[in-house]
Amino acid sequence: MDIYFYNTLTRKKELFEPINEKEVTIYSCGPTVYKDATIGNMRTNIFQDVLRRMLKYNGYQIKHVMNITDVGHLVSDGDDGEDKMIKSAREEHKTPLEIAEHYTKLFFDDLKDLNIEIPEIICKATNYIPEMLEYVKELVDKGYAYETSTAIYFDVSKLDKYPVLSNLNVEEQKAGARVEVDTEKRNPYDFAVWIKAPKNHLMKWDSPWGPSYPGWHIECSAMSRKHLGEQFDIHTGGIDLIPTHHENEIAQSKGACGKIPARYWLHGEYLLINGGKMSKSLGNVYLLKDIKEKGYDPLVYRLLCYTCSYRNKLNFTWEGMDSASKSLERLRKGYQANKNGKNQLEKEDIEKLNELEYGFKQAINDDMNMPLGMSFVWEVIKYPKKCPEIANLLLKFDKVLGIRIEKEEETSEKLPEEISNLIEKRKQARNEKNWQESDRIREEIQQKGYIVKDTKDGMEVSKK
RNA sequence: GGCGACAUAGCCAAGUGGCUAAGGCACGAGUCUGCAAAACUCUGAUCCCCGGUUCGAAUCCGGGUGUCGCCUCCA
Repeated sequence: MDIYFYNTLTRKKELFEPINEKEVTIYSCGPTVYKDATIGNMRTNIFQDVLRRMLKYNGYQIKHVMNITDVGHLVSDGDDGEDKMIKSAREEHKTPLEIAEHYTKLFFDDLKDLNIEIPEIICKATNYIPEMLEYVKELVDKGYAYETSTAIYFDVSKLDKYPVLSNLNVEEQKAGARVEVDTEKRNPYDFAVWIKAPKNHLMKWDSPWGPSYPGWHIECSAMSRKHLGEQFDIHTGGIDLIPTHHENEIAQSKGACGKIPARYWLHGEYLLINGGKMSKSLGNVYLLKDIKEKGYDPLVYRLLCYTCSYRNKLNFTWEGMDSASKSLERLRKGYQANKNGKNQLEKEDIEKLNELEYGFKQAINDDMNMPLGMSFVWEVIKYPKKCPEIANLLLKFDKVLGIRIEKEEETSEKLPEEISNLIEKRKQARNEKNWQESDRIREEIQQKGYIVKDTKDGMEVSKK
């Protein structure tokens, strides 16, 4: 079945035609490990994971590279900008390496909680300094980069066309909106590919230009070329990377290799908090930790991300989380009902289910239309007949969804003695049809943090 | 100032020219149940406004209004 992607490069939905028929190559811009990853960052990781899973569902093998930026990402764009890693290190009284290790670990913990598959290749920027230096030398040799007293800059005027991804208006900007600090730069949009280290700079390497360190964009160009070659299939990232990071990656690649590195550029939209931007000053920066502390399964957040397309803004609210939480519960119950179901499927049932399966695949193949995909999942969940075959179909869907649909509710494992005693007492009262006493005990149990439900097979107790 | 996105039932949201405008959550009604919960069934919108194109528009074009984002680091 055909796959379509919305390509930022052409601003159109396009048929996906991989370079290699069997293996799809993907490069994703990973985290800069200088602070906690927010649920906004995680939305992008979820979108990238769905992309992987969808391609696998279609039978492709994946070679997915993700970088870990542990050097070179500056606090600001000016030549006096400080490296984010070093800033955090100073503030937390640690070495940049310790900072990187700490936040890298937390990042992978979050991926695990969200059931996000780890890309085949993870590369840390600091392990690829020689490749980056080689790349910079190529740019200088080919005349695309020049040296100033502070850095090696990429000369955007050497390209046939500079902004190719974004609609930056280079001419307008030249007119003066931006205050240029560095008078040695030839064009306002020139960016540093390599930066000369000031004295006492913590992270620096020897180079033909003395002790220095890489610019932010060069790492992705160097590492993607190393692992995936000069051109690969898909490049992903957050929407904010379009006008800076990705634009400049393309510039570098055109300079060094004469081509745009990826054929399809996919960008995830922002997560909003209560309708506005997530920002420290508003105090609405949420981490996955916050979601867990409120008692939600992290996969509730994953399911919430399926309520709208990755290309649209998603408004995060706790009300939305409650809604998704309820949905996840019902999906899992629906799976269990099928697993234990005893109905026989007739020919027409099988035809109908095949139709739903087809619809699901068509939806996810259409630029990962998860909201539409979920509507087919719900139709399967609510199918009048219940049987293990349907449960298997749901498991198949879950290969893409990644919401652990087979997970059972944590039932009465190890209830405190106090609670089990109350339950015994309640059972007795119920046998005697002493409803007043029964209700009173239910109330008492609830106050102690447990919920009791009476089913046909007896009492069901779960934590509040 | 420049660039861009979005506006569909109480909330979230799919749908980009034509069958009864998907789906989820919430609300309400009902079945079941001692009650409650769960589960199941039923119930709701003509698509921000105005004009145009068309046999036909939520969907295309023009003009409004509103919300938001980017242009500085950001997933």
